[in-house]
Amino acid sequence: MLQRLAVKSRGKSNSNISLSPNRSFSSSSSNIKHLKQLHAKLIRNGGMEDILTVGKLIADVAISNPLNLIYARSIFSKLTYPPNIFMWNSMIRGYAHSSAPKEAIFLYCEMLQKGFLPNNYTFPFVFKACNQLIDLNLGLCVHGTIIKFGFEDCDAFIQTSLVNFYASCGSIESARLLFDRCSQRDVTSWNALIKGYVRSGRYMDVICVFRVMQDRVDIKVDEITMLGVVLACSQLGALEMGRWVHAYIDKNRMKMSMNLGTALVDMYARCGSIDLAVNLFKRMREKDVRTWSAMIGGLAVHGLGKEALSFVADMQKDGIDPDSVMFTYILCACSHAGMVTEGLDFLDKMKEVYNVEPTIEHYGCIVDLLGRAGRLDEALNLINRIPMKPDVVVWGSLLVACRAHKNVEMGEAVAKEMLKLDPNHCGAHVSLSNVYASAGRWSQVDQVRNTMKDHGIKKPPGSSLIELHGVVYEFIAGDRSYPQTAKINLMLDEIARLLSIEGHVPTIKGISFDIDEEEKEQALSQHSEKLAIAFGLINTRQGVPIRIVKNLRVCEDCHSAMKLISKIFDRLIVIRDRSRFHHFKDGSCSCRDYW
DNA sequence: TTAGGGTTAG
Repeated sequence: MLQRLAVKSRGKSNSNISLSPNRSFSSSSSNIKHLKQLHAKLIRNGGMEDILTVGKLIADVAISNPLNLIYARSIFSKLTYPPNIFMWNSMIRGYAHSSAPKEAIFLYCEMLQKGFLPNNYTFPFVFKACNQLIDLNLGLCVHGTIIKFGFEDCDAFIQTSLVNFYASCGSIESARLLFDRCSQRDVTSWNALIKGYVRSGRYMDVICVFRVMQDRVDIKVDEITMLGVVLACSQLGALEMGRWVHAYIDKNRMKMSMNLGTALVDMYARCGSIDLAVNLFKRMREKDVRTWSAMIGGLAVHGLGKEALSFVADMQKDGIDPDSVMFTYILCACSHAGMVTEGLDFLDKMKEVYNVEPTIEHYGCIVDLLGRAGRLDEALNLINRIPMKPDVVVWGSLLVACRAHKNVEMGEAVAKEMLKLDPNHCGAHVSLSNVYASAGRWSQVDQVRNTMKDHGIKKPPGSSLIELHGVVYEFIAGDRSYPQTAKINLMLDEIARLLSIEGHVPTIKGISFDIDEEEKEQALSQHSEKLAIAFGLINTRQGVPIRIVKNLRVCEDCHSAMKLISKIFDRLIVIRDRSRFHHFKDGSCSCRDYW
């Protein structure tokens, strides 16, 4: 009956409304108007007694728009007969997708309390809510109910929901266990597993899972699989693998959606090949603010500030205005390129022209911008003036600037501010110790080190990734379990010899510990990027660029050494560190020693 | 006798 009414009404009003579950909700305001008319007719015609029709009405109202949930709830609670499971599920589903996912859980509990039995449709909706709430204990209880009602082994949707739930909560081992136990796995189950590995930062595992998927004749990878794989490549900085994945997408004639294109642009930029990123970006026909952001953010971290701003102008010509995230990239572009005036100008225009309220992240970029330019007092003034409580990140930007511009007093004060906010902040402890070390105040260095020891605060080890023939190798500072140990050590000696001929003196002041000079030099030569560059030089042909991804900022000594290595060995060396890219060529770096 | 799981930034 409802279907008939809908068709009739569509003819009359010429609106794009149907009661099909997969309809578009773009016209939700006219949609709800139409549903209300149907409701009125049902009341007038006695149709409210028809449980199937009313069920469809509740479902359609509940999923039309979260704002209509109150209306759906009122129909649901005023029924003159007990709701059926379809109605319960529809209400749970509506709340699970809304900004009040807890309501979905309350309804689910109420349903059980009143003696209604869930069915296989109920649980995916309940897990949707659990995912939103990121509540592991709650999910565990629901999982218990699934076992109790005997649904765990019989439904692919429930199994995927479970994998996805544990993956979303960061319990990747549980997700993997459940995935392995799934009786039915389709591409969505595999994608849930991939998402879990992405969520846990286990990017190598993403690539492994993808390789297994490729060998399975019963699984056809899709766009969502590729989004996870491309993201993994970009995090690993694995350009060769990323290019192969791009070719795979083309070869298999997979649809190059805007999302996938954006992910590839981002991947090329993050893998250090800004040229390939620009090339693909220019070939993309459809672009949204995220696509532009990937491109502009990429240019920013490569230090190409002028080019980034030129793309911003092009974007605006295309009718897209910068949003809040884009402004962080714009300010970051200005910061990395030393464009202080332009950056400050954008901060002013953000609110006045574009109506985007500056957030703590934007102010953090400005502190960085001023700090890098050596305008430390202005940066400090800004922190004291911003309309929100400065966080450790904002103070951290100033601390880095204090170190770079050798302002010991301010550095000490800033590190102390950070430790007030987060007494266990490792970076603040290390920086404070470095500040004291650079001033030769060893007793205070010891004091900081003892505090760190007492509180169990450890500096995360430096780690560098390098890709060779499609395989990613990881080097960790001081870890001697890397491949080709003997060869690498020989190469490190050779590098040290050639560097010293070129007049390189190791910059040992970055090391805070009160150890003798020789040991300091030894510690520097064991930095992860040094191990990776030695590995790269041994295993690649003359002239091939070497790309390295580092988890921390590159230190001063490694930076000056890399410049000379690029000259001595005539190689382009591209290093992505925690804050930007460094392209070392012919003895200089693209960051112009400004990082 | 209706519907369900995997996709978006700093």
